[in-house]
This record gives sequence, structure tokens and C-alpha cells, in this order.
Amino acid sequence: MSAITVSRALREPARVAEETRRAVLRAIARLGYVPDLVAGALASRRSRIVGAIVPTIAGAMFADTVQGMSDAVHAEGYQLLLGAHGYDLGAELALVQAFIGRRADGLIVTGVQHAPATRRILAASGLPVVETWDIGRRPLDMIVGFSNFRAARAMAEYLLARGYRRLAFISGPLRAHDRSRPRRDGFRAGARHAALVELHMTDGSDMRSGAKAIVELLARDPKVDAAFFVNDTMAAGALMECTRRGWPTPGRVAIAGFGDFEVAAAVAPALTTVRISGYEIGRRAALMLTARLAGKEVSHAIVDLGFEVVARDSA
Amino acid sequence: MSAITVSRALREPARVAEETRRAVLRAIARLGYVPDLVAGALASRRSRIVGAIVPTIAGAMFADTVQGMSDAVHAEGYQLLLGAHGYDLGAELALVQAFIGRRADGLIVTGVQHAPATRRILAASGLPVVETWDIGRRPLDMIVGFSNFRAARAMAEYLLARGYRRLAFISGPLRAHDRSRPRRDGFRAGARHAALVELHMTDGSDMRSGAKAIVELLARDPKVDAAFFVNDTMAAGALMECTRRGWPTPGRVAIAGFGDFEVAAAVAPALTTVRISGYEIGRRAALMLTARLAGKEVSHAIVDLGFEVVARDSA
DNA sequence: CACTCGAATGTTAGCGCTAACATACTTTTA
DNA sequence: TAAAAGTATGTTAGCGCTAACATTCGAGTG
Repeated sequence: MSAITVSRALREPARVAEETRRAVLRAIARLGYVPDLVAGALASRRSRIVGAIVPTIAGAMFADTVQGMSDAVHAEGYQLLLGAHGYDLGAELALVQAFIGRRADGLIVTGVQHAPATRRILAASGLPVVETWDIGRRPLDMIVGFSNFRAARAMAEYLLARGYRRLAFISGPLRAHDRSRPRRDGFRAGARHAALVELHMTDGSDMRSGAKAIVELLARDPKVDAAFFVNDTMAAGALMECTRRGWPTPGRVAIAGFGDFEVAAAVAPALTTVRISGYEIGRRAALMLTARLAGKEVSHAIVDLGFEVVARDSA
Repeated sequence: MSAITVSRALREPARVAEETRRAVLRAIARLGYVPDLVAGALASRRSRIVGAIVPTIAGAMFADTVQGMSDAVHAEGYQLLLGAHGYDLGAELALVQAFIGRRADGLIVTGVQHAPATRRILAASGLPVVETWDIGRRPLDMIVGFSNFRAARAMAEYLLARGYRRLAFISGPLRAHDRSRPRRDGFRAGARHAALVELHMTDGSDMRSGAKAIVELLARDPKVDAAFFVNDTMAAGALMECTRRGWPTPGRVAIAGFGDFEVAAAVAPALTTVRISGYEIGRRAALMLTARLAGKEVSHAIVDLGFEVVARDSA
């Protein structure tokens, strides 16, 4: 029995006689043979590896997305090579190069902003790429996400419709290329007929930072009646701080978040937020990629998963 | 200039004349050459890939660990191949096989319980392995974690010392091989002189499940005066539910969690919990592995990161 | 019954790199 | 000053697999 027969028995069972296939499987079990996928990848020029790049894994935001990618990718028989760039476009470039060097069959990246060198290398590689977590005008290739601008604008409109008149936008550090910026711009657009205060915390976008922010905000401008946070983690932190200080929400100040993380529905009062599904973004991105790799025509190369303003008790 | 010179210029710059090295780098930049790490891995029999297997990526528990592994692994010039098995030992086996097939240089797995076939294959592979999130008597190879048993026991002792007399242990589904079991056993051991109620929710270990659990618990046994949850997520969910119902914590019932997740310090009242660092577990595991791969003698193959009962307001 | 055809299996070459050994040339040392 | 020891680069072979092209053989066809 030659090597190629074993190879075929494992990869294309239909092209091998039933009896041969069974003999191969028996021999493999007996010998504990584990096919070398590295050698296979070199010979076939397909690695069955998907590279994924997120800003950060920790935190509710992208952990779900990574889970979605992981689930979908494994279900399709691929492996997930993961990298986090910490909001550094240079680090993103390094990861893209490393993943291309690993001969990943396709890449999933976060956002639509990339260093020029990154765009160039991706284009030159000819690999299928999915951008996520945003919808841009000219995607590199495929894209799955939603409009951060419109989502934030919808929240501003919701707050105005509820009668709030002096709004605040609160974010963590505003990096050049994260999702805070379009959300701020969208919120500004929606709040253009109202007073708007902006506060950018420099020390993170976590619960502690949210707690600090709401105190700082109301000290600076006590008349603010509704605060929109760039994510639910910050918003929940702020909400808890209000509880601690006995400030009723929305009585003293209304609070809204973004993301509909698990914590949003669970806090008391429940958090008004914008629902988007990080898991679904990851899953769909992975499925689009593997479908393309399977030679299927991906008709919808731009998938807008949309968003939904979820009205709860806090605003 | 031969291929090997290019290879050396990139991998061992010191072994190539300065001038040659510069010429190589110039040519690489001009041609846009990206070394094929797959071919390199095949030839050198080292892939510079670390395989990591966690039960789940979503949720505060392991996302931090994955982040820690990712950071450390990239800093050492490795790539992270990630898999999640969803608490299924068969899926864990499949991932181990896939990662060995990918010729990962080493593996990081979660927990100390593995299918016999998994242990066999890992041993046969001869790869360095780090187990995490627990401390076992006979590790496969290296291990970094803490004693879930002792941590939970310490919490029981803390609660008794605070004067609580009727304790409850609340977890999600008790799987054969997750960290709930040693925590339950430890809590039992610490609570042996007190009344103990156990409640295992079948529908998850998230905030919603925690909220449901506390209601169910007090309906079943109104005299319980302190409830210990298997993780902070559940505990925070319960805490919020109490707030919602106007049950003072710890007035009506004391609540304690596990993990010292971000939410623990942020909720009101702040959550009494057991502090352990998921990030540090991931980071240390990765560093131990890469140190071993670099040929360094890893003297402490068993790293107990310990734990700390953090007394806050809820218990 | 020679012939085509298709199913099952085999042979050959090569994927792009690097380990190991070889060579050319320079510097040090006895 | 010739041998020894380094420094820089090159040559060869092969890592373990699979694409592409044989080959074999039995079944169906005219």
C-alpha cells in the first residue's frame, strides 16, 4: 500500500475502495500515525488555517467574536490562528505578515482602518479577507458588521425622543482606528439639536473607568440628563457608581450603553443599550471565509448585521 | 547569493556579514518576499506554534487567560493556535490531535482531567505540555494554577468566621471535568461544621442563571444566610437580583463569588470573592512553555499561583 | 474477442525551506 | 611560514506530504 493511498483514504474516502479504506484506518489506529499537516500544507498549498486578528481578547467585546470564529472555523475543518494587536496598527501589520507567512488560507481582521502597508500586503497576497465590526464604503474584500455611526446616532435620537435634552458621550481613550470614533460621530450627528458634552477617559474603557467618568461628568456639568457610554462595560460601571452614591438612574441621570453585553440585562436598573452580536459577527465572518475557500460564490460580500436600540430601565 | 544565506540573514543575523545582511534585507523589501514558515517548519521540525485549548473563550473566566497566552507567546516570537472544546473531553482529544498534526511545538491545556486517549497521545508525542487552572498531584508535564479545592475551602472558612451558619454552594451544570467539582468539594470540606445546601443550575453559569439560582435557593431554604457561587458572573447576577427585589446583601443573604472578575469590585455592594488571575495563568503557562522550548531548564514545573479571599461588602 | 472505459492504485517529482556538511578565504598561532 | 582555527558562504539532500500523470485490471461494448 503506497503513501498516496493512505493520503487519499483520509482526504477523499470516496476515491478508495471500501476495504482499502478500512485497512488504512486500522493500520493508522494500530501505529498511532498522525498525519503531518505541515507537510500536507506545503505540498497542497492549502493550510486549512484561518488567521484572525482582534484588538484585544479580554473583555466582553471581542471574546464573543473570537468564540464565534472558533466555533465556525472548527466546524468547517479549519484551525484558528489568533492574534491581538492592542489597537496598534503596526502590530496589526506584523500579525498580517506572520499569518501570511504561515500560509493561512484566509484572514479575518477587525475594523476597516489599516496601515497602508497592511492594505498593500493583503492585496498582494491575494488571500480572501473579511473585515469585521464595521461597515465601510470600500471593503478590502468581504465585510461583516454594522454601522457604528448609525447605531450611535439611533441612540442619540432615542434619548432625545425620551425627552432628554443635555446629552453626554463618554468613551475610553479615542484611538485613531477603533470603533469609538464613528460612534462619537454618529452620536454627534443624532444630538445636533441638543446640548452635547464629550468626555474621553484616558485610562481605559472598563467598569472602573465608567464609574470615574460619571462622577467627573456630573461634577463638570451637573445639568447633563443622559449619558451614552461607548460600551456596556463602562455604562454598567457608571450605573453601579450611581447606585452606590444614591443617584437614581434615570432620575438623576439616564445611562445608556452599547453592545448589549450580558451585564446589560442583568444590572439593576437594567441597562438601555444598542444590541449587536459579537458572536454572530465572528461566526458569519468565519463562514463567509470558509465558503469562499470551498470555492462557493459568496454573493453577499457585504453583510450588515444591523443593530437594535434596546430600551430598558436606565434611560 | 544562495538561498541559505537569505535564510541565515533572517534567522541568525550574527552569522552573516553586516553588508550581506543589508543587501538581503534590501532585496526582500524590493521583492516583497515573505518567507514560507510552513516550509521552514517542515525542514527545521520546529513550527514556532503553541497550541492552546480552553473550555470556552467567551466569558470572563478564560478570555483573560487567552489574552495572557497570546501576549506572552507573541512576545517570544511564537504564534497561538487556539481551540475551545466546550467542556467535551472528546472535542479536547480532537483538538490535541489536530494541534499535534500541525506540529505545534508545545501545548497548553485547561484542567487536569483528560480522556485516557488524550493522555496517551500527549505522552507519545513527547511535546512539552502545560496544564492550567488547577494543581494536580501528577501533572502530565508542567502545570500552573492554584488549588480550587483549597480556595473554595478558604471561602467556606471565611464565611463561617464571619458568623454565617447556613451556607449554600451554587454552580452551573456540574460537568465531570470542570473546576466546579473541586470547588464544591473544597467548600464542603470547609463547611463540614455547618449546614450546607447545594444547588446546581442546569442552564448555564451566567448572570441570568445566578439570578434565578438565588431566588430558587431562598424559596427552597429561606434560612440560608450565605451563598457561595462558583464564579463571580453568577454571583453578580444573584446580587443584582437581590437589589432588584430589595433583599439587602448581606442583610437578607450574604453572597460570595469566585475569580475576582472585573465585575466583582464594580457592583454595589462590592462582591466578596476569591482572587485568582486568569491572565497570569495564561501568561505564565506560555512563558514556561517557551522557556522550555528555548532549551532552558524549567526548574519549577509546578507553579502554584495561589489565591486570596477578598473581603468586600457582600459577605 | 479486441477494445474502450472507468475504478483503484501506484510512480515521480517537487512544494520552499534548513541541517549538515563542504569549501574558500582570512587571521591567528607556534 | 606553515599549520590550525576561525569566518563567510555554498552545496546537497531531504523534511512528509500531494498534484499530476501513469499503470493495472475487470466490466461493459460493438
